[in-house]
Amino acid sequence: MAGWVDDAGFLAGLEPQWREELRACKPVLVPVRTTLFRPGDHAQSFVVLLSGKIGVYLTGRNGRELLLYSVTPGETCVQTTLGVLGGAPYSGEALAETDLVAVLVPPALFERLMAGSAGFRHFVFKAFAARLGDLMFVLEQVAFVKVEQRLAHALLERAGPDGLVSMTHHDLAVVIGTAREVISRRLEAMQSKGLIANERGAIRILDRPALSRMAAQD
Amino acid sequence: MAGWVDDAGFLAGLEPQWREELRACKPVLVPVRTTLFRPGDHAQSFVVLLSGKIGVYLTGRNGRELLLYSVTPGETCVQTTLGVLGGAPYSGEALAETDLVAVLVPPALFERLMAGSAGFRHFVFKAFAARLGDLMFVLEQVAFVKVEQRLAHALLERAGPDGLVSMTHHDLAVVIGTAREVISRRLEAMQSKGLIANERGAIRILDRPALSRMAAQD
DNA sequence: GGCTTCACGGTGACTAAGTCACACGGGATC
DNA sequence: GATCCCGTGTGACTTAGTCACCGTGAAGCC
Repeated sequence: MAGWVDDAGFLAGLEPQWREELRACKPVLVPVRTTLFRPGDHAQSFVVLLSGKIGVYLTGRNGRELLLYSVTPGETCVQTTLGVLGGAPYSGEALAETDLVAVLVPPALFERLMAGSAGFRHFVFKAFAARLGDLMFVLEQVAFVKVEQRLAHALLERAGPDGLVSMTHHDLAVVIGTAREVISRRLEAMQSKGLIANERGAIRILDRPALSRMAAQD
Repeated sequence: MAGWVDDAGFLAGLEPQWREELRACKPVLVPVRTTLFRPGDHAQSFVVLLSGKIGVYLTGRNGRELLLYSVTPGETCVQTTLGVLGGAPYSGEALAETDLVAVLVPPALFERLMAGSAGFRHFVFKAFAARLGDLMFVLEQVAFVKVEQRLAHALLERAGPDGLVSMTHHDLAVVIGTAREVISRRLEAMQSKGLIANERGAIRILDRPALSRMAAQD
């Protein structure tokens, strides 16, 4: 009598007896654009995302925002985990980018899983490792890499097969951690070089190879 | 028959039987200025620092460096831990700022501790939480805060009771994540305002309150 | 249809930060 | 005393971020 389906396969590494117990946890539905956590919030449960996408952002006092990482199905939101365990407050802001389905693991079960399941421990640690890696990457980009390169990278990463990137300049500015005007000017420069075409609310990539070169520049 | 003394008190939260087992691990001595890990290195042991100080840095391709965090006695180097567990490679660079004494916990014992000791698990998670917090802080500073404020903050943080900060401009640049010239110019500006006095290899703080105001600026 | 409203984006002018090249001087070393 | 190197100062230039303001297209409202 499974409570939910593990499409993302995060139960795979778990011992059978624990698998059953986890399946008994009720999944939760969250509508798009819900703010899941704000800075200073204190999480009560360990969360595993089953479907949808969560964006975690950092906001500066000047109002500028920066995307720290995204949580995708089969992953957990580390900061929540830290809240459950260490009592550290939440410093980022989590936003439901789509409708979500998630499993909430209550602290008591979480403790028992950590104590009893090597598979679960590895899952949790891999999640930590991945997030720490994400943060290091963002930090390196923000601290050392030029806007033009980051922008080229971001565009390529988010382009559909037709080369369309459905994001506003403001969206891109948040992903990269800069100001909207800077993005506008960079995109205009790229357009005048024939690399992309600007449309309202979207950018179309015309010359992938050239953009890749720009992104990889040493 | 204790193998070493737990000055930093990190054994405090551990169950007695595990305490003994940990004490049996041989401490290791590392001389100052040793590079402990480079990007891509793969750690074999879980490390707990008993005395000394480790600095963990990120290096950009342009050669600029950025201090991510420091490891002090009683703490562990998270990235090492991740290496032991998740197999994630090391992306920062760790340098012994002083002579070190550290305990190396072999993977097998680490696994047994994680499985058997709630106290140990909490120690590990608190370490993770602290590091993640450190990284978030640095990220926020680098992404959103002006150099002048960061510099004022860094100076206050590192000043002795006499107001002396024994660091070169280059050192400060690494701490803040900017270029040496930028630091030189900022310090000169601060000096001309009477906030500090520049000396060779050091800065003397003359007006703490004013510097605090500068650091706190909204 | 005509009107309002608002998100999206363009622009100029200015400040802050980063880069590059090079110059100066004090200590240490030989 | 000559040399070397580290720490620092400086000018000129590029890139990025900020502020204020404008135009325009799209959605909604009357």
